[in-house]
Amino acid sequence: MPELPEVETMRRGIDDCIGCQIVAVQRPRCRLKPITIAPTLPTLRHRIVGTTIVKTDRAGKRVVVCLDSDDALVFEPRMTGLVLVADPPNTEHLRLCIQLDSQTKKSSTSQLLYWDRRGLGSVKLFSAEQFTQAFGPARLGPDAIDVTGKQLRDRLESSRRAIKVALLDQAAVAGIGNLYAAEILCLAKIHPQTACSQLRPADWQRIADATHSILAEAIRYEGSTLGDGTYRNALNHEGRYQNHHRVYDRAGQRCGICSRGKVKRIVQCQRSTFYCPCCQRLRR
DNA sequence: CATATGTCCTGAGAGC
DNA sequence: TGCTCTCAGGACATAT
Repeated sequence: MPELPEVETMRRGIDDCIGCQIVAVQRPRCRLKPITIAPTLPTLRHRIVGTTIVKTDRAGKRVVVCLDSDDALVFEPRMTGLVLVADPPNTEHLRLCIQLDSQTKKSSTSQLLYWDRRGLGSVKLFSAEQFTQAFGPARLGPDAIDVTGKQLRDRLESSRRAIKVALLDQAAVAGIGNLYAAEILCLAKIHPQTACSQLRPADWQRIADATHSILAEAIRYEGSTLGDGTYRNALNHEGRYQNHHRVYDRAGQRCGICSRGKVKRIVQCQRSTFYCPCCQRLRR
């Protein structure tokens, strides 16, 4: 489930790799179905071994490693992927090992790993041109971390979708997933089933404000490690934001904001939505 | 065109 | 105990 805060935490955690040269790439043998690696492993190896990492970045929910060849290595964790510089949770689900030359820079880091329990994620190499194509404004909306109320309104106000569903649309706004959509709408005091077309300008502003507030707070706590314990930062440490959720995964418990309402769970687009019936009233 | 549904994948947990 | 079934939800393909 890594969303913006988890992916941003992983990105920051691999910043020590900047300045390091890639010396080898290996795919550990694995009884599981292999993850998507593109282009093929030999081609990937040929194109990145010998290059140096010059920058890390984030494209929505993807970790981007920029190389001095102008190619970008993009890690897409989807549900259970992790980008690590420390030992992984286990070796069974280790999917790709990138060996770094730690002598190129004084740093303890000597490897960059991709680990993925369910294997829905991928590691892909993009040329600068391909990268622009794949993650340009047509594919990815403004980053949620600094999206404005006006941007949200312009992109979504004519939509008939429920606001919770619309916030998951990465072309509208990038980085929000199921967990943070629930937390954002709770803080903004908007019912998740409200149609976008029914929201007023002040509502869009409140959603933008709540988005900045929730995401900044979640990054401060290094993301949310849920019950399955999968998510870890780049050093294989758990996030702590799960202890501060107001509604997510808290059905039947008291709302973290008003502490009067009991959190309800509903289903929208086959995904769980959590909200407080007291804070988040449906307007008609 | 916008919106909705199906698909991929693994492991945990429920139920019998 | 050990089997089968359901569920979790990222992004994308396909259907309505």
